[in-house]
Amino acid sequence: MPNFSFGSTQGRAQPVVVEQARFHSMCDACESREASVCAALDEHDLHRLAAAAVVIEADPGRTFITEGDAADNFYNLTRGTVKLYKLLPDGRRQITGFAHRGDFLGLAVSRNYAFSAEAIDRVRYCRFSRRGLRTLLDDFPVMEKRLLDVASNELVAAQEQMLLLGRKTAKERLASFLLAQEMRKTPCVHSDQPLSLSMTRGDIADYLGLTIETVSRTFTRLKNDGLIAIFHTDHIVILDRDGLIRLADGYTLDH
Amino acid sequence: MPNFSFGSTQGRAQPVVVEQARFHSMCDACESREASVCAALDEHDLHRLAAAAVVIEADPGRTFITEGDAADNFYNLTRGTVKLYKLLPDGRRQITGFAHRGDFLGLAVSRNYAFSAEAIDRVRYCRFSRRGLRTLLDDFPVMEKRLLDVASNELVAAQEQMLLLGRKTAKERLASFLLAQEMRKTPCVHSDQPLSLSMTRGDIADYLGLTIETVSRTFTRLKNDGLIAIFHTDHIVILDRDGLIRLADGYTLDH
DNA sequence: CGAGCAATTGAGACAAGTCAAAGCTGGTGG
DNA sequence: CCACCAGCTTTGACTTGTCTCAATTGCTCG
Repeated sequence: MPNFSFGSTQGRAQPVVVEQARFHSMCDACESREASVCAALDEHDLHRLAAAAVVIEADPGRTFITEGDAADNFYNLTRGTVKLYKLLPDGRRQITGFAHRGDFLGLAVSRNYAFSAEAIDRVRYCRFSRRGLRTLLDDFPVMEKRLLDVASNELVAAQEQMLLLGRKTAKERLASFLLAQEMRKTPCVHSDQPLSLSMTRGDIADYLGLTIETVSRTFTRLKNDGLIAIFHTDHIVILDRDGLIRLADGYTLDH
Repeated sequence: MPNFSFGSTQGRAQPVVVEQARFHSMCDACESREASVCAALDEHDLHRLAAAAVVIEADPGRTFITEGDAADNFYNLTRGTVKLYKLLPDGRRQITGFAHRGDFLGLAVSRNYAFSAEAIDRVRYCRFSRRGLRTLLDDFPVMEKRLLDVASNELVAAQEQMLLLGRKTAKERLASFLLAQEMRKTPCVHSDQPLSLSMTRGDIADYLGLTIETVSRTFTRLKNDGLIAIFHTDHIVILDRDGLIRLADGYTLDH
C-alpha cells in the first residue's frame, strides 16, 4: 500500500545528490515508476516531471524530513525504507508509518511538516519543490486523482492503526503488524519464505505503541503459542496464518 | 477542520429523505456550503452538483454507514455531529473521529466502507451516488483539489491521534481532546464561554482509547488541578489554557 | 415519584511499563 | 584468529497506570 504523508532536508551531514533528473530517460527508467504516482503519467508528461526532480541518496539513520520545519519540498521514495514519526518533548516517539518504494512523502497543506522521516536502510528518493508540485498537479489532473486515491488508502490504514493503538492488546498488535508486513511483501501469495523485518524492536515498539521489552516478550509468546518461528531476530516464519489472523482481528477471548 | 473518511445507508429504520436536492437554489442556500467542499464550486456548477444529491435527515443514534457494507454512496454532512468508528468482534470500539457540518464521508477507494457512522444529535446530510461523484470530480477538477486538501488535513490529524493513542497518558489525552474541541468551536478566539460537549463519556473514552471510568476520573483530576471547571457534566470551562496546552503537548513530567 | 441511563467513585486485578542484568551478534583491531 | 566493545535483544523482578467489577449518585422524563 502506498504511503502518503507529511513531514526538511536537513541532518548532521547533507544527503548526497546523485543526479539531476532532468532527462526524460531518468523517470522513464525509474525503478519504482509503476509503484508510484508517476504511473499515472504517459511518456510525454514524464519529461516535464523529470525536469522538476532531483534524485538523492541517504544513508541509514539519516533524517531528511524534520517535524516542524518549513515544508518546502515533497518526496517520492524510489528505493529503501523510511520511518515516519512524531516526538513528544520528553522523547516519547510514535512511528506513524513506514514508507517504501513508490511512496509519496511531504504533501502538506500546512506550512510545516507534521512529522519527521528517517531512512532505515540506504534510501533513494526524488525531491520536488512545493511550487513544482503545484504547477505539476495543475498540468496533470490525472496525478491529482492518483494522489487522492493514495491519500484515501492512507486514511483507511490510519483508521485501522487507531483501532490497533486504542483497543488491541500487545499480542493482537504484533499479530496485526506481522500480517501487514507479510501482506506488503507478497500480496495475496502466501509464500513459506521467511519474512524479513528491516526495522528494529525499538521501531516496532514505537509503531505499535509498546515498549521494546513488551515487543520482545510478545514475540516470544507468539513463538511459544506455535504461531510463528523466529530466526536471528529479524527473520520470521508464520506457522499458523489463520490463528494469527484470528488473533489480529480480535477474536481471541482466551490467551 | 473538515473530516474526510470512509465507512451503508442502513439501520433499524430508514433515515428520512427530506428533499430531492434537484433545484439550483437548494445548494445555493445550503447552510454549510462555505464549510464544505462545495465552496470550491461557482453558481453554475452548483446546479449540476445539486442534481446528484438527496438531502436526508437522521435522528440521534441512527447508524447510516456500516463498516463492511458496499460503499455505494458518499455523504456531505450539512448539520449535526456524527461519530465514526470501527469495531472488534467482541465489541471493543475505536472512534476514529467526529464529523461536523461541511465534512465529507464515505470516500473510499475500496468497495466497502472501512468504518461506521452514527448520528450523535439530529443530523442532516446530502447523499451522492458513487458514480455521481466520479463524474462530478471529472467535470470539476477544482473539487478534486479541494478533496485532496481535505484528505491531507485529515491525515495530519490522524497522525496526531496516533501519537495520542500510542504515547500519551490519560491526562494528556483528555487535555488534547478538550483543546481540540475548543479549537474547533472557536478557532483562534479564546472565549470564556463554556465548552459544550455533544458526546458522552463513553464516546470520549472510545475516541481516546480509554474506559468510561478513566475518562471520568481524569475529568475530576483536571478539575482538582485547577485546569478546568465542570458544569453539568457536559459544559467545561478551561481555567488554565497554558497549563492544559503544556499538559497536552507532553511537557509535564510531574503529576 | 420511580425507572432508566449516564456519570462518579471506590477497591482490587492485571497488562504493560520500568529498571536491571545477562545473552547474542557483528565489527574492529591487536 | 581471537578478544573486546557496542548495540540490540531477551529475560527476570517489581511497579504502576489503567481496567474491571461493583456500588452509589444524579439527572431526565414519563
